[in-house]
Amino acid sequence: MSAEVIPIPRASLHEQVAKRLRQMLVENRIAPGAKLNERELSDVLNVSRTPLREAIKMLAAEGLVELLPNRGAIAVELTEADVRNTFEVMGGLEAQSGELAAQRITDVELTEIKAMHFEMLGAYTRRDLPGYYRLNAAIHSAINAAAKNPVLTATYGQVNARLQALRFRSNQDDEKWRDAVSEHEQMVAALSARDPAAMRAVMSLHLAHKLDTVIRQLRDSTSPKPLSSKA
Amino acid sequence: MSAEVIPIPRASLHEQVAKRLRQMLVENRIAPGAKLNERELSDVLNVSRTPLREAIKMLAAEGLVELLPNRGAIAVELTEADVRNTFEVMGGLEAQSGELAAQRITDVELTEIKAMHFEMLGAYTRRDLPGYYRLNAAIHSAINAAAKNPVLTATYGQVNARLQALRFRSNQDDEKWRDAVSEHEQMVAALSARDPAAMRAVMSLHLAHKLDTVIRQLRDSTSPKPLSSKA
DNA sequence: TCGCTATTTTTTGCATGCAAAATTCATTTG
DNA sequence: CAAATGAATTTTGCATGCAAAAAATAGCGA
Repeated sequence: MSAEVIPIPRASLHEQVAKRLRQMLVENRIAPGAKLNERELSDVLNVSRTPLREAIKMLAAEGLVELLPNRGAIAVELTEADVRNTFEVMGGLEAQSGELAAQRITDVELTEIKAMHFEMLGAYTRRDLPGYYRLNAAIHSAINAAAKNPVLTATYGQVNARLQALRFRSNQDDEKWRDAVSEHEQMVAALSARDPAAMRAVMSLHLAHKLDTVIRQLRDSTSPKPLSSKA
Repeated sequence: MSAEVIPIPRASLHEQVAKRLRQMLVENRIAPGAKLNERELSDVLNVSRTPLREAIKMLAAEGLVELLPNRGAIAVELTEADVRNTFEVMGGLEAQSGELAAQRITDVELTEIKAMHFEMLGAYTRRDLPGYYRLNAAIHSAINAAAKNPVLTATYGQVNARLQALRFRSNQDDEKWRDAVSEHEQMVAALSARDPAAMRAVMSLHLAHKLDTVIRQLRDSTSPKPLSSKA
């Protein structure tokens, strides 16, 4: 009788490292354009360079870091064009998610989305931005799940990860915010009506508006910055 | 004067290895479900295990291989559901490509696609399957390029790679083939008319039909196989 | 002082070595 | 003879070591 607790052989080092690095990149703890120094990172993460390098290669394939031959890796830095292109793809994926979700959503899933929607209205009402973002993300994720397509979910997640880094420093314009909430109302309506075309339309519009917001924030935050270029 | 030819410092080993492995997987030289033995592969590719492992991690992030904790990697094996889900996503991406291409295609690009289309008609007429596939892929690729969105192109390529392994062993049903050619005619028409909605519709339909074909082939080829299970 | 080159230092990329896990194989037992 | 147990082999995962490339620094000359 071996009473030894064999404690679930937890994920390999390179998986853990990839996870942590992903988090650091998404939370901007590693700034866009910053170099990923292998010795430094392996020091911080308490692993040797081997699993670290394997993790970096995975993040490169995911598009979160860029590999420079013989010069290591840097955190991806999105140009405005990159952001537009990425949002364009995200818009297509979200539109498809919505379209499929309207066809495949169960009553239970719909109920949960409605509940989260009301909670989000609460966060909006008291202008609780972090709470709003959290619920917003949860709702989009739930819609995606309702589409019942793991490949779509994975693709969505991978493209979305690159945008995550942008959203952290966002302060919402109040009119835009009102519009976004209104679009969410329309999503719930379209899902309830099981109307794929309406759902596609509102998701597409929603993402287009989100792009506007992000681009504006991007310009506001990077315009004051040129002083670092030559001054 | 150093006459030494410094021959373009070619891609790092792990890049080369990733490229070759990708090729081997897509061409089914590594069978779906087969184990990727590190020692064996590093022997074949003449590299040490380190860059090989890095390449494998990249392919895992791309979804071409699956990592089994402490048990290495295997070539992904797509179930019929996987194929359906992947085609569903591909359909969405192709539809979006087509929609955008109809808005953004230049006259030069359109001319080239028309030319390739005629060549493809030639291959179809003499029932030259390999030539047909090559031109078909080139046309789809050109449509994608005409959408002018590198992120879309990259995403498309990554999802498509997983399907490539399926198409090699395909023999086309003649009626399906005729329909596919007809759909290609409609694509050229929609692109010429710069009609995004029509383009989206035909691309979506085209992919749905391609799924039918692939699923049928999949069933035909895997049904006779169960004899390997118990016999 | 500024710019250029040479040298040192750092960093990346790859190979190798070693321990742990998994697999295979032989042996034993019912 | 089949199933099960245990030892030997293989294979994976990670750390370390070393050479080449890149970056940083120092030295030199204009």
